[in-house]
Amino acid sequence: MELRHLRYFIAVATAKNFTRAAEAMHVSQPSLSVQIRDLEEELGARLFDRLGRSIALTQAGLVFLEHAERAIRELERGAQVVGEVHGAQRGRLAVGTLATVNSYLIPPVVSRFKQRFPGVHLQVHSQPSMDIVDGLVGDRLDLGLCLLPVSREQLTTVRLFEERLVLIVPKRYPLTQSRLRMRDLGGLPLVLMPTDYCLRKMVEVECARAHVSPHVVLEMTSPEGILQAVEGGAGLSILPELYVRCRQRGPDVRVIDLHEPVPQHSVGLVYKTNRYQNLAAREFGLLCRTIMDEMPAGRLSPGIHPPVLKAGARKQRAS
Amino acid sequence: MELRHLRYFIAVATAKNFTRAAEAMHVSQPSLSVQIRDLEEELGARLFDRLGRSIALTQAGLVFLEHAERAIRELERGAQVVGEVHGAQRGRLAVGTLATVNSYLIPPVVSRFKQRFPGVHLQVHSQPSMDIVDGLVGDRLDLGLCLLPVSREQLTTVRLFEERLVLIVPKRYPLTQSRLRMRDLGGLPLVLMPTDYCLRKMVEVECARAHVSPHVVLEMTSPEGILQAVEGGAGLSILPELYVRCRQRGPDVRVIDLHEPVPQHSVGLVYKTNRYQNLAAREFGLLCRTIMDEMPAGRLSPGIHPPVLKAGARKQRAS
DNA sequence: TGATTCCATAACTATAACCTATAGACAAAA
DNA sequence: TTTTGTCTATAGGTTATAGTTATGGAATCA
Repeated sequence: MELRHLRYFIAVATAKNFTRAAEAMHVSQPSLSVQIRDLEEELGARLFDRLGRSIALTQAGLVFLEHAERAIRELERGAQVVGEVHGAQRGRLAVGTLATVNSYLIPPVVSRFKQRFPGVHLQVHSQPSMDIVDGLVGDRLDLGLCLLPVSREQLTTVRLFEERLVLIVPKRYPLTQSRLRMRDLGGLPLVLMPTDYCLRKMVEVECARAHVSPHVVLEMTSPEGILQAVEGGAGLSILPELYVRCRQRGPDVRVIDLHEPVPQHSVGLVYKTNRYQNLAAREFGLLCRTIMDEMPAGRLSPGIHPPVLKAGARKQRAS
Repeated sequence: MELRHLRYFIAVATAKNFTRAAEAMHVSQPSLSVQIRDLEEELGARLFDRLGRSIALTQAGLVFLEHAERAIRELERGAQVVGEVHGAQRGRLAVGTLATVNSYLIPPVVSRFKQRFPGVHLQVHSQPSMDIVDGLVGDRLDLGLCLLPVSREQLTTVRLFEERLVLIVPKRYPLTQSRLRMRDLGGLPLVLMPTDYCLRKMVEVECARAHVSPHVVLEMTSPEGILQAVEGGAGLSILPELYVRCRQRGPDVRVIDLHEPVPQHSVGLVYKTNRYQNLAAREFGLLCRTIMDEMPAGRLSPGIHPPVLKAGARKQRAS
């Protein structure tokens, strides 16, 4: 049995006439007759009584018609729902982001996204890079926003923009200049994330390059907590400039640019290479770039680079 | 889209592997791959993520799977129900019978039938031949038991047996012999059915052949009423022998055989020529013949003929 | 790195759905 | 009754397509 049989059968049952049903189905009448006969043979029962001029459903035909129509409706509905999921009127999108990125980039992106895809169930998880990568590999996340590079093979990355790091000092800390060379960090009391965090590794790499070793006096996992600790005089810290500057209000701290070299790292979109991204996922990525483009340049220090990538970099075949 | 696509899709979703799904479907792997690709193209969305070694359903695939499985189940159920209707585990069977036939033939037939087809909704209408014929033509009845011949063109008849008529007289009526010649009916006070009834016409034809005219003193439509009227002394009557003899108990009357000639008529099965008879209908007809065969010959007078037809006479093509 | 597993693609084959033409059945009209 | 019109069924040829085998390439595993 094939859907063709059902479609023809329903057409005949509706038209109560083979010839007109054949016209409606855009096939010849003999074609349709044969298909109905085959269906009847497969079911082992006559579906129509062929009276001379008109035809009528048998009891078997009558009950089968109900089921055939339900099956067809079920598939139409299925195709519709697939279209909706693909066109992202529905579905789920789980995104993992770093806490820092989460607080300056994600809010406007989410706002715009929900406007465009109100039916999509969006989940944003703020978590360390490692967990994001694991989440992507384990199919718990559809999309990630991480520090680059990401090591895993199964994942594809798309660089979005550079994140520059700045030094955060308490308001009354005896450091008056507006910029500081990396090598001058030596000996300063720092509040950083634990060593397994990307941001911490990043800082250590930059310090090593400047031939100084960071003097860590406190470790905290959340950038929010670090900021407040700095405000409370626990020490200085190094955080992404965008994160610090884009905060509407917050701890009362001073920002000192770092240079020689300017410590910065790439932030990018990460997703599983072989996994098909539906419209919602692709749009989320695009929105991240768009929002970064629209970030008021005036609020950024001169060293900041605007987003790097312009065009899409989809590896998936267009469907 | 065809059911093939759904079946293959479900197989792949179940096996999570194209190669093994192809084996399960008894087709080559490329065949199956192409069909899945075509389905994906028609739906406009990827259904599977092809990871290196294994595969996984996409969101779209997941939601489509539900609908596809429901559709398939719906059709399996439909085929099953058709089988039941055809095999007559279910369905309706409306039979029209003459009142006389109804009282001696139908009870055992119905009893046997309900045993064999407990799920079939059986309707037995006791009505005059004319109404049975109209009911068959108008599709209100599936099967009829009538006096033959039946004139209508759209109907096919199958003769079942001969019904012999006998004279019924009150116990104390001054007629002592056990048989009476037709020509001796002249002048006897008769209780018969109205002139539009087959049995009445039958009697009149037989009387005319014997060159006597019936002296009708009372007309009643039901054979039951006629018997009681005879018992009450309203007159004599002519009724089918089987009907009179097969009554378990009833009015206290005497039966006198008629001869020269023996008045008898054929009773047969009638159905609409073009209408497909399902198993229940065919079995009902067969049961009528079987029951007649089993009728205790000892209780019948010598003139009675056993059922005429032995083999089935189906005009419909076997399905 | 090589072996293995697995899906996609290409080129060919075979099945079967399709067409046209025509026969046969029935109902209405002549 | 015969004719005509209107149906569905059947026959034979054509074409579309699901099927095949052979092969390539990507990813995993030893």
